[in-house]
Amino acid sequence: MKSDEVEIVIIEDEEDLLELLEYHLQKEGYKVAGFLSTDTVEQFLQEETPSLMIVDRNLPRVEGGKFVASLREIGYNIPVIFLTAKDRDSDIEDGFEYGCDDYITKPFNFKELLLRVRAVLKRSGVIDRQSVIKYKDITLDRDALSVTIDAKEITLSPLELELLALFLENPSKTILREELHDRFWKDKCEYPNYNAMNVTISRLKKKIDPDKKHGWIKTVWGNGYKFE
Amino acid sequence: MKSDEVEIVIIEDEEDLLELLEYHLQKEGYKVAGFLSTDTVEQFLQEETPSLMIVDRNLPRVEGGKFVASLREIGYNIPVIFLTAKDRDSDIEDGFEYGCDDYITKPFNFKELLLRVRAVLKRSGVIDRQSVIKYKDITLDRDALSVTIDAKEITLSPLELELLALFLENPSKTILREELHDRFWKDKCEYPNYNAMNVTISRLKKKIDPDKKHGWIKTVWGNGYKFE
DNA sequence: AAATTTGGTAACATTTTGATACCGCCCGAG
DNA sequence: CTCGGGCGGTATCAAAATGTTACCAAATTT
Repeated sequence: MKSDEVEIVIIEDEEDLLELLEYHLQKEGYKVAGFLSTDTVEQFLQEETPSLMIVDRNLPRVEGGKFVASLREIGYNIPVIFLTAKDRDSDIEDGFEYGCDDYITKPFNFKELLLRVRAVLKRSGVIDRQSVIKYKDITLDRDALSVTIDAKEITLSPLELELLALFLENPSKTILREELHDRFWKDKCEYPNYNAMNVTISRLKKKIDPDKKHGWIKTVWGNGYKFE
Repeated sequence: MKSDEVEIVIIEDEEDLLELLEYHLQKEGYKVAGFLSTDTVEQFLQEETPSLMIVDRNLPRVEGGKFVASLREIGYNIPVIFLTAKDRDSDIEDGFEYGCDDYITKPFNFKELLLRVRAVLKRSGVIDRQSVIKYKDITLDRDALSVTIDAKEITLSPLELELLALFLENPSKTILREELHDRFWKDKCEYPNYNAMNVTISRLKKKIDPDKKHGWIKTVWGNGYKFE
């Protein structure tokens, strides 16, 4: 399942935060339904079957945890991530009691939230990020860390694998060297140094196409690389 | 929306960097309003409604993140890209908290910044620039960085590609030699020298129309070139 | 400790770009 | 009309920029 088919419900009474959450999750490619209160959520759930709910524990009238508990009672076992206020750590214990799958304390950053969203989705069997990518004769399996080309299995290192995955996900789009560097090397180096990238790309090219007969990874001179 | 109607606000206290940012964004055709501090920005926002703000996180008095947060509070949901210092990685997380749309760590290169600017504008629904430009049998794809003529893909150098893009965006408009020079060669040479241009145009002509049967690029004698 | 992965160095290859030089065409002066 | 000077076109070469890869070392994993 692609992530743009994954629907997430958010229930959060602070309008700004709700919007922010919607925005960031949408940016990641999720379909999002936001609610300011629990009022119309049940109705919504009769029509749609989202993959995850993000619920503020501390909602104005109906308390978030109780709302989820009531859903569980009528048979809804949708995964839930609770948002809780920092100071009330009793929330956390309660939260798990009510059957949440994860919780995150405010204030939180979105990177962390996204990580948890991904983790919960994975746990609940919704494959959020395609773990198997196919393109022509290439099959890449992120979980098994294996790549099959022309029915032959080849071994890639983790870095090479992620690199290839990026290419497979963006066929015939030129990926700029800057972009690649940002994605894989930026946190490691003070100043951009494209050497590591050159070397890694070179190795990847050699591994997936040793005889250069396919020419999968094309160099876009002065710009980057393109897979096709 | 064409990019010359897209306005971008920059808040950056280092004057040199501000100028550089202004320069590069203007060169790309954006309308730019630069500020050295947040002081008069709010006032400005009452008169204009820019499409994007680029804000240094680390401003002297009012901290960039807080400034954006305060804007958000009074209902401004303008997209923001933060500039952050490399070593303060906590910035990044906080940045997302304040509701930024993207961040870029210094030092960055302008290609990268432009990429992000374009991405954010696209995400926020401001269509900045068509990614595929077509004119008769010529198709230029800015994502793939490829040019197809009569269903055949041809390879252009970066300079040639930009040049062709300019022509395709302004069909039947005469582009003065001075204008061309300004756009592509100004930063490289002390004094105008149209030789490089002649050579490059010549090469481009040859690449896109080796048999001279189309005559796409016409010379407007004594003035410049026209594409049709 | 051994094996694997990743990065640095440097030599090499390729591609782009600009300078020079020369050719040829437009256009106006005569 | 035509001739010549200026402007633009382009082949060729040289320089600069960019990309590749072998080899070794450091870092990481097992």
